[in-house]
Amino acid sequence: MPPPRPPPTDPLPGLDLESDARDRVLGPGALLLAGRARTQAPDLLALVAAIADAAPFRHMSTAGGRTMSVAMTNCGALGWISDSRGYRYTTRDPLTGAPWPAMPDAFSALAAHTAAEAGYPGFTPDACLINRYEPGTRLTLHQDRNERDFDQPIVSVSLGLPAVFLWGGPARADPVRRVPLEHGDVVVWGGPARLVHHGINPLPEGSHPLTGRARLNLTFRRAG
DNA sequence: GAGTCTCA
DNA sequence: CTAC
Repeated sequence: MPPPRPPPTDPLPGLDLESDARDRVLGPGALLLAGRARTQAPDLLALVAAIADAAPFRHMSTAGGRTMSVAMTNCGALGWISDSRGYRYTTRDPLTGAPWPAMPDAFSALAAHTAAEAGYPGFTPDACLINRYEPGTRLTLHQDRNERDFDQPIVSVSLGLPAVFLWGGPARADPVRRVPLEHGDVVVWGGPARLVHHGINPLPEGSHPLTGRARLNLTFRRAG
């Protein structure tokens, strides 16, 4: 039996340690940075609430006339939307006609910092898609390919209820790994992993002290 | 499978 | 062919 190790202490209150036992390489160009957004989570969630006041969560429809189970909104100069005409980025919220709410400094700073930690310095996102999952909500395997420059990475922040992240490959039929994601986890992928297929399994029932019966995901991209 | 878009 |  190995001797028990004392629990780690946080020498920098207000900052998340830049290493965690659950850190993991998902593949070339793709990293799970476990817990990196945990201490900022309450602030991030308050900002999400303010954004949703101006640009409400809504269930977008797909080109095939279906309704997505994920509720979405955006902040930043560009917002990702889906409607009967397909997927694209817009400068305005089609629901209100107003520009998407500005991206809070805390959002862009977190995205830039975690991207740099993952090996993508100088990331300046202009789009933040905010996805709200409730029990039963899922996102089928897909690629993020509506952006102009695939040299820029993607940063994904998980808040609230845990979920199983599906991590596939460049081809739709490639084998899929199941990666548990928890509150505060950040996944960064780019370079050779930029067009990897990914998704989220149906969210199990549950409750989280900060979000209730919900998981919120922030996806940062350079779209334009 | 239906409905939509691809491809400037 | 598919962020249904």
